[in-house]
Amino acid sequence: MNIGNAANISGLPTKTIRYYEDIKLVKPARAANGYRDYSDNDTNTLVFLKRARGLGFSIDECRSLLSLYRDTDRASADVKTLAMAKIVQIETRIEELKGLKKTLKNLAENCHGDDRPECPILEDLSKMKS
Amino acid sequence: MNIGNAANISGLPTKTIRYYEDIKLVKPARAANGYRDYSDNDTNTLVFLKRARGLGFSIDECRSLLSLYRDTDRASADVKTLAMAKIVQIETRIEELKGLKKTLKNLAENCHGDDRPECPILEDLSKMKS
DNA sequence: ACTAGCTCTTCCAGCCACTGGAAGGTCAAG
DNA sequence: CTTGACCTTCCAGTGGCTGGAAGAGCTAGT
Repeated sequence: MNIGNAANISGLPTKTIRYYEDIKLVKPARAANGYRDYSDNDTNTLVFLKRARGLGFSIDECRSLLSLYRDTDRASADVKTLAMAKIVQIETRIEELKGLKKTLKNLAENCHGDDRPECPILEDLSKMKS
Repeated sequence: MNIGNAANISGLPTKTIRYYEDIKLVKPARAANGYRDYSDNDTNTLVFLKRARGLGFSIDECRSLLSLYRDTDRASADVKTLAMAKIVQIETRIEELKGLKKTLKNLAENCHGDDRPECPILEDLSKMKS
């Protein structure tokens, strides 16, 4: 199967797929004409990567997940550990964003938002506290 | 004022401050010895940038904010517009992250997390839906 | 057989927002 | 007069792609 096909199936752009080969996440065979030839196994890997990246796992985390995926002797606990850590990361990020939103909202609410130049948002941004 | 001093005041690393000069966000004078010389105005700009970046504004957005900041004829509405847009962005991102967290949590909850290899997280990751 | 237009190949460069490090100049204290 | 902190420039790397150029191969229609 050619790269375009693998791209359709996985939903990843060809550029990304070649990049994943570059960084050794997928190792497709080559046809006689030099074209990459993706096996079902390869496309499974690509689908896996697409999903895992979409869930916010970094490339390095994907590498770990992939090796766990391929290792039939792995413990499911190992995978769970990774997933739970990622959940914590996501929660942290959500809290951070909530804080930012709150701050921005406060600022925006105190800004009359008209033609006058006075603007508490800008005033606040140029102050050092926090 | 030397760059180290400006770094202390603004809380930005010297590397970042030099980078900000590179991309023309700050334009400090130079002393006779070639050292950068930051005026109060410059350090204000740095503090401003530190805050705005911390609030999630991109460099380009910071550029807009800075020009609004410097333009005493600006309308506060312009700044408010930027702030509100950023709030929407943040909200969108929070919702995305919540979705991810939910998915991951579902997966993790169905994973027994022991020594056995069966793992619904990996099984799901290799499936194409969604 | 020829041609148009698509897909494939490699390679190099750029994105964002820094960050690290090398190699060297300058300055203040002891 | 040396040590060591600070400053300078420049080049390279981070993550995770993405774009584009130049060229080869493949497919469909005439």
